Amino acid sequence: MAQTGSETPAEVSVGALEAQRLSKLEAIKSRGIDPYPVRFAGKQNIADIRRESFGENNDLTPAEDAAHVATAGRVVAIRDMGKAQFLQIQDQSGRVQVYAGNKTLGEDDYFVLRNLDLGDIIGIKGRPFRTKTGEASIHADELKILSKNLAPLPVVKEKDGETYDGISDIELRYRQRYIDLAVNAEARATFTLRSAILREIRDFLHRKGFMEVETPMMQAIASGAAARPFTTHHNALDIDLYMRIAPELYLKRLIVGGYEKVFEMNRNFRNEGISTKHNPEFTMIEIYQAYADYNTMMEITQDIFEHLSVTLLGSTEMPYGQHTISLKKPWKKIGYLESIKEATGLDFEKFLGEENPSVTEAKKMAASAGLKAEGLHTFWEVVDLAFSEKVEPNLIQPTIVMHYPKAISPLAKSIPGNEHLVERFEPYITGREMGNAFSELNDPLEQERRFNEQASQKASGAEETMETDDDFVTALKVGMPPTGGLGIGIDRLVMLFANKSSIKDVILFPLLRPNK
RNA sequence: GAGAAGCUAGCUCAGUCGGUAGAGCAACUCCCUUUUAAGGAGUGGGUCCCGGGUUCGAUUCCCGGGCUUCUCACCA
Repeated sequence: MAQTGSETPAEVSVGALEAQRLSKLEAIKSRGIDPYPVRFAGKQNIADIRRESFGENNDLTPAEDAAHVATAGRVVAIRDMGKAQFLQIQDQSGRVQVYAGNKTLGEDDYFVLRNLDLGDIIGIKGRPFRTKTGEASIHADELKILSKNLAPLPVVKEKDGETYDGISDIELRYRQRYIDLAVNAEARATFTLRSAILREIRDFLHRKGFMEVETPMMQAIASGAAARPFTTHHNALDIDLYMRIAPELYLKRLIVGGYEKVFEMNRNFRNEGISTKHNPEFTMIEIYQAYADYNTMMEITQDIFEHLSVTLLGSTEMPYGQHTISLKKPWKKIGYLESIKEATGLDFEKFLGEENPSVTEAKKMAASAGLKAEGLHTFWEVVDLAFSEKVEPNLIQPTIVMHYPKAISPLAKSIPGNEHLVERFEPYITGREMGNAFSELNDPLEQERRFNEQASQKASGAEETMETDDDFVTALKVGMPPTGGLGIGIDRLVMLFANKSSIKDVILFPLLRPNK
């Protein structure tokens, strides 16, 4: 590392606690012990030791001459009894108590014990045994410092499942997730679950013969969705690029190329507001299957949710906030306009035949239902307002909302014999949109017309429309088989399974404004 | 972008009707070799988010700023 010009006055800003630990660090060093050794050999998982030495149900007592074990982890509790101490150490698999004193430790190891702090990472070897009070423990005859803790961690004490102190500062949990993870078992469980969800989804699709692919995240045209993109710049080519808002148009190019079952699960980027449901970068899965349609995608959607709940939670019923969600299929299905009519009495269906349905008329209707639509520019924005205000929040149990107006679905195929509605659906759970799917439009000339319509909607004031991608139209001219496509927001899915109300609780490092 | 709330010891929080502040845990010293929210005795620890203003005096009141959270707006 290069030195930065001025000498950083590290000592000046070091707090008292850190200074104390630095002096312990010095003491360890000056005794010739490396506080950051290169390795610790033979570490066993704490959970494995517990299972092997103390039994599946913690009902075995190791023999006096039981084989010694070795493990390592962070010191999360110290109970000092004088010349011996009880420690609790934690690794990824769990916690175990360690009993260590001068009778069994060598002089150097005992010195380390005397200079131990909460948060230090140690490696131990010793004999598994049970204490008088029955606690599964390891009687250490070796204790090595593996990493000295200089920035003290919050202390979490627990009894009978109740937690004392700990850390609850939300900002600190997001900014310094490593502390959150080190200290809060709940946080570790959430992200372990997230990882398991990703694995199970991939596994599920691979078993069904899907192929995972990667398409560009930097794109010259940000299309496939209606959203504001981030811009970036490539120096050598001297061109501006967009971070993708969706992989959709590239995945369909692969169907054109002849792959029949593909999916991509990765990040999208949208330059929009941040909320409990929105993070600027978020994870989405998009799935495409040739010779299939939106009905196929409905099955896949329900199967994925059911598979995840059965595999990971052992049940199709799950708690979410005040609710109990049942993911068992078949889910309820309802038409988009029908759902609005049901909830508000407003019938927008009769406008479907009109070339240019009147915004003014729509606003009048919206106002009669108590909706504030003043700022909106197009007819369909008003309709969507009615849906998101009056219908969406009440879709707690899994619901498939289907048959959207063509005007707001530029990539979806029309229902045969219906000029105005498309074969599209969105699954809703807990009042949140979880995905979006349709029978993919594969008529290149029709696609071109739809792109043009989007452009003219933009000209007439719509905030968000889809960009035209001419090469994608060319791809469709080469010929794409009838295809079903599906997108699912992974972060929101994880929120459901982890019972979290903020998207930041399921993203390891959510975007925050930099401090200072 | 707007409104509301919050920001005090390493952590969780109290408090000061304006007189530079406290608890528990953590830390430090000492006692204790089967404890477990270990226990006992003692000690230290603060830019009260930042900057101005009013005032003899501001952590407290006023103004401005920062960051976070919630709601709204934006947004599939």
